[in-house]
Amino acid sequence: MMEKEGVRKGPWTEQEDVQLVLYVNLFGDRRWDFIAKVSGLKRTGKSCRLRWVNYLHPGLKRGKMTPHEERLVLELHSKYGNRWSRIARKLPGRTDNEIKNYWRTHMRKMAQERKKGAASPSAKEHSFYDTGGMELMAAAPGEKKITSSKAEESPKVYSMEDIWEDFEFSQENCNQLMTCQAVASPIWDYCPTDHSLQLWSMDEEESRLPMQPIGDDHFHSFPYYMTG
DNA sequence: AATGCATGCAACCGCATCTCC
DNA sequence: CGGAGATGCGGTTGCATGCAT
Repeated sequence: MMEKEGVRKGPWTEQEDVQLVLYVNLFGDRRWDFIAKVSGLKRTGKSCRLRWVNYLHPGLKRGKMTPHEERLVLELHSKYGNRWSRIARKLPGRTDNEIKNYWRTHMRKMAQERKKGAASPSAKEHSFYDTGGMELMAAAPGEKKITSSKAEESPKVYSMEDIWEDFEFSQENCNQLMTCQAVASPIWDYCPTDHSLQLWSMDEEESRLPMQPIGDDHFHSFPYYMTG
């Protein structure tokens, strides 16, 4: 394969980022091996892709998950299980990696709190991290990595309709707040190209709602979720 | 102020899936 | 149709930073 000598690993430098962004602008964000080669970066195509998707992509939001996003993640995880990319598609500007990390952290916290308050021995000792998700069994044909085949039983706490309503509500507020631009990283200062959020992929469900770009801080402006 | 521990995040790895010839 | 290479995904690891002692 292309695992050559002198392949760089580890953290990316700003110089590398600039280089990568330039070449992605030039050739698009599909041909990663090609980009890795022609850019002169001593990185694998895989590494380039990952860096782009998780850090350099212009649509990325950065910073803390908002309460709304957190709730959405929880809900979607109960639906999809550990299918992070799928969940990420519902959260514009968030990456599968980010969500995965968030989930782990979240579960760790939960576990700890459970232990603390675990005077109640009835609480079953099973992993939150691998809840499976209600939709693993109901995945559409062609869907990837369907690992479980549990029968359909859905003690659903929260309907997707509710979630979407919430989300739309947020969007409205968001729009009022300003013309939001989700700036990915300072690297974009180097690039005049007009990248925008429509790069974010949508699937059937998403196409139901008029998704707008979401700015970084907008959800923070809605304390309505903090009520808990 | 120094040290150890916890947390968050970026990046790597291996495998699955897709695409092209 | 089958194989090879490319891409995508999920799990895991390692490092940097923050916090507690």
